[in-house]
Amino acid sequence: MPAPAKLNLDAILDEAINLLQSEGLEAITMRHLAGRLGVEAPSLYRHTGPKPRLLSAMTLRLFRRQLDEVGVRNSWQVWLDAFGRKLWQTQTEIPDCARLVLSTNFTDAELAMMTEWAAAALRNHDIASEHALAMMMSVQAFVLGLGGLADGPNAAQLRDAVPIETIFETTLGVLIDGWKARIEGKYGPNG
Amino acid sequence: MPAPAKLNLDAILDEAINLLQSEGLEAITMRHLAGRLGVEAPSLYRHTGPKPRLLSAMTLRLFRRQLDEVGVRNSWQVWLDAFGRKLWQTQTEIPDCARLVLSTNFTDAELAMMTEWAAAALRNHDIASEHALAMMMSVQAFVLGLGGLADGPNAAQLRDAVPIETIFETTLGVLIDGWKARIEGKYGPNG
DNA sequence: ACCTGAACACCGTTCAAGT
DNA sequence: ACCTGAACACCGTTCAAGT
Repeated sequence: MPAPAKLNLDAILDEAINLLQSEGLEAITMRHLAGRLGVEAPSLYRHTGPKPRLLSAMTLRLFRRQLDEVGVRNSWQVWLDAFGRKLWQTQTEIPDCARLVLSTNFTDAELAMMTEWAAAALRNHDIASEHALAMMMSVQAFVLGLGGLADGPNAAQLRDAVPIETIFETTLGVLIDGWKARIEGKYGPNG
Repeated sequence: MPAPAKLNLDAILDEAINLLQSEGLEAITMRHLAGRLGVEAPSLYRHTGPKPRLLSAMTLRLFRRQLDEVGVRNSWQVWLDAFGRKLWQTQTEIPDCARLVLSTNFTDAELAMMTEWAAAALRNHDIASEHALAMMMSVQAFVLGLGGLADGPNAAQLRDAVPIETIFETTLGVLIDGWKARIEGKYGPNG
């Protein structure tokens, strides 16, 4: 008679993200995570595979959640603004979020999936998908970098020295306006 | 009779940065680094302190080196462009550079030092130091994020899907032009 | 089928002991 | 003063063994 299944991948990922949010990236150990789920560390491997795959699944889930929360918008400018703000909000809520993303090794399938999600999010706007991806990536890179710098133990002192929130607001505007200007020649003033 | 001193902090930092460049962040272990220096791991602690301080010293050294290599320029626009390109170049040369920076816990003194270096680099241009710091930080955040995303095992596939170099070039231009436009009102068309 | 205890090779770090 | 061997508490991971 099989032991009753206590685990499934979804529950593990939920708890892993909870753990990240409450205790940070260093707390994401297989033993610690297993303990939270009332189980021993080796049990996780059947469901998650090795730890790098657990981390990539967490990142993928966070990315999907953020896209869903941004939803549909009236123009790519408005969408991109909302996207940037959502990424920023996530990074203020989840410590070490930037480090998680940057330490993630995606599989080819995961990377293709994320690229497709990104393209789909801007598909119905008056913009070529190559420009859409490039803009998204520049916003994502900026927010990731700024969030990473403003996070962690240095956050308090850094925020004293530099107005992080203002930098975020200004730069997000600069990026959207700048990309608009560079693309406008191709799509006309109504694009 | 004391054992002859084989070690000093400078030599350790040089070797640590070499090791990072050739084998990546995972290879920076106290035992591995010590082995490279012909010594046992515990010997390092006298010189480096705990590992997080070794990492922050490495990051500080890399940042200082980059500022030196950028040097003096004719205007803040030209300086900021060169600064962005230097950060980008460093990240193409040193794997896991973004992860190193984002996993670094600076001491208060280190953070103050970096802030002062940054302010000094743009002090003799026609721009308020608050704007200078904000611009630098937005460029640094963007390049750090993009370099981090384009680095690591996913790099090849991501570069196939997205024109990373073009995104870097375009966004750097967008950032400099955008900050110029936002500041111009205060400094006039010659600033 | 699903979970576990024990083990392996690694970490960072400490410290008494050597010279 | 400077370095080391041994040890400690942790990792990720594997696997035979239990049910």
